[in-house]
Amino acid sequence: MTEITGTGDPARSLSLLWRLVEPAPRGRGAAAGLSVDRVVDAAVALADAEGLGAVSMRRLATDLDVGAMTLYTYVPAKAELLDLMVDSALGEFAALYTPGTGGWRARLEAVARASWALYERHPWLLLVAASGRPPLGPGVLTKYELGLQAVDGTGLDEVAMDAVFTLVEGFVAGTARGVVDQVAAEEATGITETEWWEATAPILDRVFDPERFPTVTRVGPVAGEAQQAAYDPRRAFEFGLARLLDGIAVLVDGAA
Amino acid sequence: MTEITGTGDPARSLSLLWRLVEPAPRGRGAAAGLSVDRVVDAAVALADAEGLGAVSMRRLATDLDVGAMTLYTYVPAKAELLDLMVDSALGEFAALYTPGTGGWRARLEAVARASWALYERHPWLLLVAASGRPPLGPGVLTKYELGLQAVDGTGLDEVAMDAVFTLVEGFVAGTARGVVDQVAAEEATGITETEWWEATAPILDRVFDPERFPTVTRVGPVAGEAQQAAYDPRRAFEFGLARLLDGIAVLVDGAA
DNA sequence: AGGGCTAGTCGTACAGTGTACGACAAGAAA
DNA sequence: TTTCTTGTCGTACACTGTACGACTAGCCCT
Repeated sequence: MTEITGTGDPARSLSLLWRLVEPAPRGRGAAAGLSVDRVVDAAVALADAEGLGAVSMRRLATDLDVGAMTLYTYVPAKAELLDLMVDSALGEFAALYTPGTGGWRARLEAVARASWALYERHPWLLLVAASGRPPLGPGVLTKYELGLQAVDGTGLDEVAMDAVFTLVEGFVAGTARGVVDQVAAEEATGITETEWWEATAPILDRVFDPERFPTVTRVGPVAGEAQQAAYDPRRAFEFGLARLLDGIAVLVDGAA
Repeated sequence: MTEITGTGDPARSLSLLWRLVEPAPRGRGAAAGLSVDRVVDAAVALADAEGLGAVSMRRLATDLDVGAMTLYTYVPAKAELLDLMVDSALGEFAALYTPGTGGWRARLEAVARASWALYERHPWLLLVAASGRPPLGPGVLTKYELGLQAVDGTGLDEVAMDAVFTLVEGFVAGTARGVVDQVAAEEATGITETEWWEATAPILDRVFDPERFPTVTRVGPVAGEAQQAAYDPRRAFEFGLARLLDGIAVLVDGAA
């Protein structure tokens, strides 16, 4: 499942993200201790523990000992809640990233690995469609800032700096998504990736025509055997990151 | 929204994908003309026209003038239907791809552009989580075959050939996903990307601390201005593809 | 021709979703 | 004490995938 964010009035969303209003609540009933932060923290904890699918308004309200509709006092809709969750989780990036003392390449690699670690901690981040209109809160901007710093001083202009960071970030997200999908598939079916591949490969062998797919016939089994699956995201991450950095090096240094 | 595929018994899925059984129906009632192909074609048409969100079993059944439960005669569950849709749509790849007469780089670029075109025709493909356990039907294998042929004869071993194709494919999918998310956001909010950016940028300007985000302060506005949005997927595609091919060239040719 | 069986059709029901609406009550202000 | 504001939350609506079981149309066999 993927959920949409970026609905709703931009001004409203931004003031929520930066906690501009936080109305210092006055008259209210039982659920005295509630606040935007408490709601968001509970939502993040729930998503971490049981996946994004478990984050329904009713369930979240139950976790907070509150009626479902009470949440709407603190958050205009679920889409905005997701924005807040994303920004909150991305705020952890700074703690996972240590730039080190190397050049831009070492820094950019560290950015990619920190991102990867972030997605391992909060896999549900990859199921929220944040591409188009990211929630421009403190967490998102912190990550963006550190990513840009990694490619600063390389002689690239501003537009290229942004493009390089976006490229690396997109690569990491896409590859990490592979892990999420595999875990989801394992949980949904009760069959591990290796078991699935072992069940699939022999049937597939008999079903398809080697003359129609000669290159697949040659390459597929070797690759499948090497990763014991149709796809190994961790391998793909290491391989892709090296290629990507080589390609960026051509742009930055004029050669690899 | 993202839907899960790869549920269900692999053997059953494969025989559906390759249409191994197609039981030559005997005794039945009103909906005589139905078949797996007709169901899948209708589902693809519906997803093309109104998005993956419109593809519910009830709606699809209505389009086919049939009761909702009738679909389960032809397809074990919605997950398998999605597998069939994906494989069917990916089968169009061959028609979009012309390898040309250049070297591996030109071929690989053509693969990437054909993939991009495929995702433009069937954006819902990007909302189906196919990463982990792809539906290994004729469509998927056709695309895989052509992709591998593009990097054949480069001296790369089988595992590397697979890794290169996967890397390019993942890049295209990730970037195309940006387009899908933007279109979805526009439809959900009624606000275009440019309008959203114009509403967001000035508020953001006032809300955040330039000393805390110095690099963002310098880069963000320039990049934002250049693309009239927080993110321009088409630009990202051209930029990223060039970097990626440069990086692969380092592996293949030993230099760019 | 008649009986039995198989296999395709599909109405109903269930547990779940986000959230609009309106009733209620608790505290602050008059 | 009365009035007003503001947070709480029960109910309802339209929607999802699909399990279950009733119904029936057509084929095969006698």
